[in-house]
Amino acid sequence: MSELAESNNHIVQSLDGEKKKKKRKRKKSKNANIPVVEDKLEDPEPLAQNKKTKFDNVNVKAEEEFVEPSVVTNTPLKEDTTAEAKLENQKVSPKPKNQKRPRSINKERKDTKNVSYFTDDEDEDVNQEIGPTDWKSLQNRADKLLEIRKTLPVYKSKDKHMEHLIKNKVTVLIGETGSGKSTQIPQFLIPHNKKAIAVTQPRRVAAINLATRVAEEYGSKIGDKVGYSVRFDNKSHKNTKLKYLTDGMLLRELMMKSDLSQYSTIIIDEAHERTILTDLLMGFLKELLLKRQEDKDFKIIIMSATLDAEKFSHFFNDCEILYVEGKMYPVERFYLDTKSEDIIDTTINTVIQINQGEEEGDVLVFLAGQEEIDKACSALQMFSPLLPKEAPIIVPLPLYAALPPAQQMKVFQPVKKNQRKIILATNIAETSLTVPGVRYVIDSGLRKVKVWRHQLGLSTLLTVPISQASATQRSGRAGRERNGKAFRLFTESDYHNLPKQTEPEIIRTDIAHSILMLKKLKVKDIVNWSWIEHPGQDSLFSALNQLYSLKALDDNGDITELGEQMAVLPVSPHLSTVLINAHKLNCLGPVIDIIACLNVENLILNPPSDKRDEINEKRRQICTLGNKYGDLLMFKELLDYFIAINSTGDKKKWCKEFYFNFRGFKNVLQIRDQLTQYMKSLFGADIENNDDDNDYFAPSDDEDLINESEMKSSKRSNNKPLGIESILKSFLQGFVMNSAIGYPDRSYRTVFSGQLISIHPSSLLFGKKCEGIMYTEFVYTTKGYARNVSMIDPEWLKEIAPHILGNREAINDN
DNA sequence: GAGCACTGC
Repeated sequence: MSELAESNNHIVQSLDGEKKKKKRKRKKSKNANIPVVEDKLEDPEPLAQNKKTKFDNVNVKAEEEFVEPSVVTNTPLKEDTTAEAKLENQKVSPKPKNQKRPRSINKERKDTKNVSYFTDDEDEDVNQEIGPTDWKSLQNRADKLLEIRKTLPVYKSKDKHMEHLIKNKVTVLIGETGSGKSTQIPQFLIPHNKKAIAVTQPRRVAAINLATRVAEEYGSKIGDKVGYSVRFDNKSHKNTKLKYLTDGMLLRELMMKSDLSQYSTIIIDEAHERTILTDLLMGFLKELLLKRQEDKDFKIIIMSATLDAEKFSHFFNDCEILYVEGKMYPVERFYLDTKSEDIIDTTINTVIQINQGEEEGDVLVFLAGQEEIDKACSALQMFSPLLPKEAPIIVPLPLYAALPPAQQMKVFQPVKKNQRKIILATNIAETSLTVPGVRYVIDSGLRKVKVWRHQLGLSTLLTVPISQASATQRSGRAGRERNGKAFRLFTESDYHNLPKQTEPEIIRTDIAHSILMLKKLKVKDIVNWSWIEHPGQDSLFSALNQLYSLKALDDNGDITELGEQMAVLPVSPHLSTVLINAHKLNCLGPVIDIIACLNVENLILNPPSDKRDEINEKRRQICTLGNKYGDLLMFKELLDYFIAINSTGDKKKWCKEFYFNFRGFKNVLQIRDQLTQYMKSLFGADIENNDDDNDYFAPSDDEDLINESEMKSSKRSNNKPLGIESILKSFLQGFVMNSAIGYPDRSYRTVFSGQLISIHPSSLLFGKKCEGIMYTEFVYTTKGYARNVSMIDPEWLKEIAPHILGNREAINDN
């Protein structure tokens, strides 16, 4: 994301915050809570001070992280190890000896974790359109902005760059953070393009913010000459000259109109992030170059922030590379002299040292996951009152995606003058969110990553070291507003042993969906396609196999009619199989509901530990079907409840009571509508609106699974009973490979590999004995856990999967 | 009797 985009991001966000504040004021601020741990403080036993921080014994090296803005180079950022600096040996005081970390910390963490969920009002759709709308004031505003634009590095080299860009069909443009490349270059290009310009972004917010900013600069109303297009939100029309869109959106346009002839220039921004969709787009663009060879106006620009330019250039037939300098303040880097034994202790010590030894400025800490963040957060809260009075008061703030938006917003709100924000974040703060005011970065050097094991057909969640590029990016977060410092919680030699670049996503994820897209786009030879990064034979064959068993591909590996339909649907191939089968089995309505829920992350939140049993029990009570048939039916029941509640206020209250995510449910409704539309377009007029009285609730032929009282309970919002068996069978069509047979000792073994698995404790079926189960997700952490589990009748497998099920013994075995 | 990083259509 470019500097401007991000600063605009702040503007929008803080405006958003202002609106919220006002709204809250109007409501007489019913929520004056700040999650603090109070009780246990008389007997503090401050932790972390027992161990010496590795910085204590100094010998810490500092280096200049960033090249001076005036230096433009095509070699990797130089590491100037000559500039050695000593980190002042800050004494932490009071410093009791031999004190162990109190055992209560873990408990405390749980208790404070969700304290302020739902306390802030979650606004209804906030209209982000800001500023004037009449032509004259638009123009005035644009004129003012022009003065600022002229100070951007990229503006100064405008003519030189434009000459290259116009002359060449493909250009790789490297721009450091703050160069303004994402906002300026597309604008410069407008007069030189007969048709529209597309600029892709990996993230929705980035696309929206960039478009909003550029529209202002251009003196256009958003959605007119400058617009954007992201899922559920399109502010563009056929005369839009410059369109920012997510890379997923452009791929979708590619699938609908395969030569993208509506655009004369296509810009791929943030290419260095190497998301799976960006990589696919680059592959297609390379093919498009051949297809549109005669089209003199057609141009491609690849924009990237780091210096992996050669790879992109080489991929596009050694095209020219342009460099734009950035606007970045220097950041001093510090390393440990010995490895950290306990990353949380080291983190806390470092925070304290910064707090007592460094000038004002907030601290951003990068940790691997929620667990570490919550631990560190409550530890900091716990002895923050014990710190010397002269030092600023620390305000620890967690930041991760699973946190409700209201709580995430807290990192953007200013604190009092004598306070210092300590933001403890996951990777979300590396690219997705920019926190203003950060001057110090503490980097654990770790991140969590989901890795797909195609040999095993399952994913694992691992904590792994970051790359050098990632470390640079994290450190850079300290130098956005003025000089900063980055404290790396690893040694300098560790740093040099890190991989240079983060592994592209396509290497480590399940690519079945991508392969289906390629097939839909008529790619014959998948193995020799124009991959910028080849995912590897094994991964390809695993994906082809999956698609074959879902009947999306035929014996020749060609896409089937079913496959064509699946490719259009905006869900995984497994789930599109389910959708299409649900249509056949006449239970599409409830299946769409369930799939919409499955596609929203963090719909069901974890209650704090002291309320866990109580909340779980309450949830069980309202999910009678879920209790019996499993988590898929639970989603249907919950959504019915949510819809049936009349007022928004009551919906929110209900969500709060059960620890559900209100915004999540709203998102579910959007996805539900979209899926209904797609199914309508695929299968014609017989698909009715998903909203109310529809026909999908007709019972299937054999409903022996369901007794009368359940029939009654499932009628809640409809006149006809749910076809539970049909629903479950539809899902089984997509997830046959994820089925397991129950054994008398309550263990489960998968039908196809015989592997021992467990039902995740978050499932309603946890601890229950079922003859057979299926699940939509499997993650290996401490052991193999199935999530989103539903019961099945093992007999169904014979009916549904004879083509995969070689022998029946596997089933009859138990 | 556990605990999942981040995106996207």
